[in-house]
Amino acid sequence: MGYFDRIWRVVLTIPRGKVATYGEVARAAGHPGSARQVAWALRHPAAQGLPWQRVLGAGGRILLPGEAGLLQKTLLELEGVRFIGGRADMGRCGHRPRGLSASRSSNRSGCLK
DNA sequence: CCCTTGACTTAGA
DNA sequence: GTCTAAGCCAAGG
Repeated sequence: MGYFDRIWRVVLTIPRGKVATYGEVARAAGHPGSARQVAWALRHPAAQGLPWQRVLGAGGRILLPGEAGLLQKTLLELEGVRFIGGRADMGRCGHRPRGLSASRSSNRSGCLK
Protein backbone atom coordinates (compact mmCIF):
# COMPACT_ATOMS: atom_id res chain seq x y z
CA MET A 1 0.00 0.00 0.00
CA GLY A 2 1.42 3.32 -1.04
CA TYR A 3 1.64 6.49 0.90
CA PHE A 4 -1.25 8.17 -0.86
CA ASP A 5 -3.43 5.09 -0.81
CA ARG A 6 -4.09 5.52 2.89
CA ILE A 7 -5.02 9.12 2.36
CA TRP A 8 -7.39 8.28 -0.45
CA ARG A 9 -8.89 5.52 1.67
CA VAL A 10 -9.70 7.97 4.42
CA VAL A 11 -11.14 10.54 2.05
CA LEU A 12 -13.49 7.88 0.73
CA THR A 13 -14.85 7.33 4.22
CA ILE A 14 -16.14 10.88 4.43
CA PRO A 15 -19.92 10.58 4.06
CA ARG A 16 -21.92 12.73 1.72
CA GLY A 17 -22.87 15.98 3.36
CA LYS A 18 -19.90 15.96 5.71
CA VAL A 19 -16.42 17.38 5.57
CA ALA A 20 -13.00 16.80 7.11
CA THR A 21 -9.87 18.91 7.36
CA TYR A 22 -6.52 18.13 5.78
CA GLY A 23 -5.04 17.63 9.21
CA GLU A 24 -7.78 15.22 10.23
CA VAL A 25 -7.40 13.16 7.11
CA ALA A 26 -3.64 13.05 7.53
CA ARG A 27 -3.97 11.90 11.12
CA ALA A 28 -6.57 9.27 10.30
CA ALA A 29 -4.39 8.02 7.48
CA GLY A 30 -1.55 7.46 9.87
CA HIS A 31 0.44 10.51 8.85
CA PRO A 32 0.05 13.04 11.63
CA GLY A 33 1.53 16.39 10.74
CA SER A 34 1.41 15.70 7.03
CA ALA A 35 -1.59 17.79 6.12
CA ARG A 36 0.22 19.16 3.10
CA GLN A 37 0.65 15.70 1.70
CA VAL A 38 -3.12 15.28 1.80
CA ALA A 39 -3.47 18.26 -0.48
CA TRP A 40 -0.73 16.79 -2.61
CA ALA A 41 -2.55 13.48 -2.81
CA LEU A 42 -5.79 15.14 -3.84
CA ARG A 43 -4.02 17.14 -6.49
CA HIS A 44 -2.48 13.92 -7.80
CA PRO A 45 -3.92 12.67 -11.14
CA ALA A 46 -4.73 9.25 -9.71
CA ALA A 47 -7.03 10.93 -7.21
CA GLN A 48 -9.70 11.35 -9.83
CA GLY A 49 -13.06 10.08 -8.70
CA LEU A 50 -12.83 10.61 -4.99
CA PRO A 51 -14.77 13.22 -3.03
CA TRP A 52 -12.03 15.82 -2.94
CA GLN A 53 -14.52 18.55 -2.24
CA ARG A 54 -15.12 17.21 1.26
CA VAL A 55 -11.62 18.08 2.40
CA LEU A 56 -11.20 21.56 3.79
CA GLY A 57 -8.62 23.54 5.70
CA ALA A 58 -8.67 23.95 9.46
CA GLY A 59 -11.83 25.59 10.70
CA GLY A 60 -13.78 24.64 7.61
CA ARG A 61 -12.02 27.14 5.42
CA ILE A 62 -11.74 26.52 1.70
CA LEU A 63 -8.11 26.75 0.67
CA LEU A 64 -8.46 25.75 -2.92
CA PRO A 65 -7.91 29.00 -4.85
CA GLY A 66 -9.73 30.40 -7.83
CA GLU A 67 -12.77 28.92 -9.53
CA ALA A 68 -12.05 25.49 -8.15
CA GLY A 69 -12.67 26.84 -4.66
CA LEU A 70 -15.98 28.24 -5.73
CA LEU A 71 -16.91 24.94 -7.30
CA GLN A 72 -15.98 23.15 -4.13
CA LYS A 73 -18.25 25.32 -2.05
CA THR A 74 -21.07 24.84 -4.51
CA LEU A 75 -20.71 21.07 -4.53
CA LEU A 76 -20.72 20.95 -0.76
CA GLU A 77 -23.77 23.14 -0.49
CA LEU A 78 -25.54 20.80 -2.87
CA GLU A 79 -24.65 17.94 -0.54
CA GLY A 80 -26.22 19.83 2.30
CA VAL A 81 -23.17 21.27 3.99
CA ARG A 82 -23.98 24.53 5.67
CA PHE A 83 -21.63 27.47 5.29
CA ILE A 84 -21.36 30.27 7.78
CA GLY A 85 -19.36 33.34 6.91
CA GLY A 86 -17.35 31.59 4.23
CA ARG A 87 -16.63 28.61 6.47
CA ALA A 88 -18.21 25.20 6.53
CA ASP A 89 -20.14 24.53 9.71
CA MET A 90 -17.72 22.04 11.25
CA GLY A 91 -19.85 21.70 14.32
CA ARG A 92 -22.56 19.90 12.38
CA CYS A 93 -20.84 18.74 9.20
CA GLY A 94 -17.40 17.91 10.52
CA HIS A 95 -16.67 14.26 9.93
CA ARG A 96 -14.32 12.74 12.47
CA PRO A 97 -12.54 9.70 11.07
CA ARG A 98 -10.87 7.24 13.41
CA GLY A 99 -13.58 6.81 15.99
CA LEU A 100 -13.80 9.73 18.33
CA SER A 101 -17.24 10.20 19.73
CA ALA A 102 -18.55 13.68 19.94
CA SER A 103 -22.01 15.14 19.54
CA ARG A 104 -23.71 12.11 18.07
CA SER A 105 -27.16 13.40 18.87
CA SER A 106 -27.89 14.56 15.36
CA ASN A 107 -25.59 12.48 13.26
CA ARG A 108 -27.51 12.73 10.02
CA SER A 109 -25.55 12.89 6.82
CA GLY A 110 -26.91 16.22 5.74
CA CYS A 111 -26.67 19.35 7.84
CA LEU A 112 -29.81 20.94 6.60
CA LYS A 113 -31.89 22.00 9.50
C1' DC B 1 22.14 15.45 -2.34
C1' DC B 2 20.35 20.27 -1.81
C1' DC B 3 16.65 23.44 -2.85
C1' DT B 4 12.06 24.77 -3.92
C1' DT B 5 7.11 24.06 -3.90
C1' DG B 6 2.56 23.48 -1.96
C1' DA B 7 -5.49 22.67 -1.89
C1' DC B 8 -1.45 22.83 5.65
C1' DT B 9 -1.40 24.04 10.88
C1' DT B 10 -0.50 26.28 14.97
C1' DA B 11 0.93 30.04 17.77
C1' DG B 12 1.79 35.02 18.43
C1' DA B 13 1.46 39.77 17.68
C1' DG C 1 -10.92 40.10 12.95
C1' DT C 2 -6.08 40.22 10.27
C1' DC C 3 -1.16 39.19 9.34
C1' DT C 4 3.47 36.90 10.02
C1' DA C 5 6.71 33.19 11.30
C1' DA C 6 7.96 28.78 12.03
C1' DG C 7 7.19 23.81 11.70
C1' DC C 8 5.81 20.32 8.85
C1' DC C 9 6.90 16.56 4.85
C1' DA C 10 6.69 14.08 0.18
C1' DA C 11 7.65 15.14 -4.64
C1' DG C 12 10.26 17.13 -8.39
C1' DG C 13 14.03 19.72 -10.37
